[in-house]
Amino acid sequence: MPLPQTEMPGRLQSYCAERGIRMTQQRRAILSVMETAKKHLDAAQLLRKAQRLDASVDRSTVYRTLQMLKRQGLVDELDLMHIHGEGHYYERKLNRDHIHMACLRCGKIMEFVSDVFDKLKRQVERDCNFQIVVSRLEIGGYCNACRAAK
Amino acid sequence: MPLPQTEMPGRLQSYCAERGIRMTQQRRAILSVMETAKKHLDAAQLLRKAQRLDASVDRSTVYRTLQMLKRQGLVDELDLMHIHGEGHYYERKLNRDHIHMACLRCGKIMEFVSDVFDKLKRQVERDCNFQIVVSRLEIGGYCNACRAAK
DNA sequence: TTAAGTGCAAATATTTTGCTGTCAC
DNA sequence: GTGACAGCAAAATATTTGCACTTAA
Repeated sequence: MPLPQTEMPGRLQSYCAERGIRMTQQRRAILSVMETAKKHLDAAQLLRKAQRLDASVDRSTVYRTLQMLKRQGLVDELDLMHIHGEGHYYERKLNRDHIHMACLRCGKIMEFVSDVFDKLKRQVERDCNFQIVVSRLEIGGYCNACRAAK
Repeated sequence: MPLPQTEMPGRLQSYCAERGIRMTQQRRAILSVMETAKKHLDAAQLLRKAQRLDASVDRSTVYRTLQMLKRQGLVDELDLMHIHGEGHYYERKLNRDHIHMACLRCGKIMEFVSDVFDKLKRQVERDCNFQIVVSRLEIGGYCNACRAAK
């Protein structure tokens, strides 16, 4: 039986509990949406989905919760090359960093894990005497299908 | 006598001329600021500096010119890990892509060129069948001085 | 009990757009 | 001359904040 590829739902809440972060009904709704999201969500989508679980959730609570999660290093903030406007997208941080590729034609988002990326980060830490906390590699271009269709 | 490390001022205007892009007094002011900028500028700073060269330059012209330069692949848009708010920073694209590192404590921005980065991009193109147009690697963390001071 | 969190409304910040007039080619 | 570009003002978008009330621990 294969291991699950992502962590089990509920882990974000466990992390918060471990770190002594107060848990409210609203935060539970927001974290639950983040846990189960199948794609990258922006703040407005996150708000809408969280309100389905708890209608009282307010826009500012979403932003405040996102700030908390970023500070805790539990979520990453992405631009996805601004393919759809100027907003940001959020995803829970998993064990291994990955690269995001956005197709400039069809808008598809792809992810890629690479040892070379890990190696590059180690090189930066060593050669620049820089302690990495968070990193983001985003690439815009054309996916296989769109490249052929052009 | 060492070669200059960046291209000579005026090159952005030459590129535009080569590509048949209409040159106005306002665009000349904006391009000139970008050419000679010593650090990464956001749209507001770019506007202020351009207005010193041509007081008539309007905010919307700055944004419209930036869009044109991005489309032409002549400038890159950066977040610098949102160290100072949600805006974007712009820099003219030089021959070789580089990584941006932002110190989360002192706000210093550092740049780094790496063969490993080039190799990673080639790997993405090959392994993902993805044709890269633009890429952006930004890293947040602690610079050498701030790491010691913490 | 009480510090932290929340909703609400308003403010702020950033970027875009419609329109009319101007200018580069 | 004319189509691309400009300024201006207003709208659209995205995020933050002040304040009084609520709630988790």
